[in-house]
Amino acid sequence: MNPGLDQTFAALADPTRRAILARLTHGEANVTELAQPFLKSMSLPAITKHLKVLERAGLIVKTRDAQWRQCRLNPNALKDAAEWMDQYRTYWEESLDRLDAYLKGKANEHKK
Amino acid sequence: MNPGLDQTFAALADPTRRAILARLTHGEANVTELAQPFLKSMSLPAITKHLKVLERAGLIVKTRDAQWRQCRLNPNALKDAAEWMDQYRTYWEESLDRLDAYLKGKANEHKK
DNA sequence: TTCAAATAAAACCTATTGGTTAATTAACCG
DNA sequence: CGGTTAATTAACCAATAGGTTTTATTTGAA
Repeated sequence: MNPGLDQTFAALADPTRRAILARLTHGEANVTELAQPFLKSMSLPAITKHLKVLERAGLIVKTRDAQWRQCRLNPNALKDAAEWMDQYRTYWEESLDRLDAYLKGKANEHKK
Repeated sequence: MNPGLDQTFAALADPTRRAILARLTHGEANVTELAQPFLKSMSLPAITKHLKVLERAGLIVKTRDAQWRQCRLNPNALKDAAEWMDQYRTYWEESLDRLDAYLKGKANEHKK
């Protein structure tokens, strides 16, 4: 059906990986730079693996620059996931409408 | 940081679970009804497990009705996930702008 | 050409996931 | 009560995920 979404959502389900994505909104970075905030709590190979997950999900792209790999955000996959969720946007908005209506009902009750 | 997102995205990373959510946009359903389209390819307990994942992620709620469990969408979790992704919306829109600019550049080259 | 740095790959371990079948619980109905 | 239906729980299994440490590869620089 939509196999790409499997990998994208799975990649987003990890806080380390979401933090890496957040970091990349501030600009490109290589592996060591990306790893630096996490090295107190995990090893460099762990970060390499996380980056591979993000890459296979299409969330980042890596370009080679001598012995450094520059990583940058690839918004396509995020866009696809967001579009899938947009299917439900009306649903939760309508749900808020119902809450709104409910609260207005309460307010009217109170006036009586 | 935002532990709920872990469970939400993990729950969305499975096509069976996404299909169940899609089904629930058409209205409440009990477990047997939800399971019915999948019973060719997996067992009822498998569906029970998927529903538990969705429930713990806050994506659905189950209410008890005699021996039936009615399930319905709970848009809160989806909303949280969508709001997290909205952080990136400007990023991919700007990326499309860049593509747009690039294509306009190409067009101008062509005119010369 | 040798050294050090950046990164990846390999081998391994444990916990979790997604599935199974079989047994159990809970509720209604004759 | 006894049977049937709805759903969960239990026990199990194979595959994957997320981490480790150790080894290898690639590249720039002395």
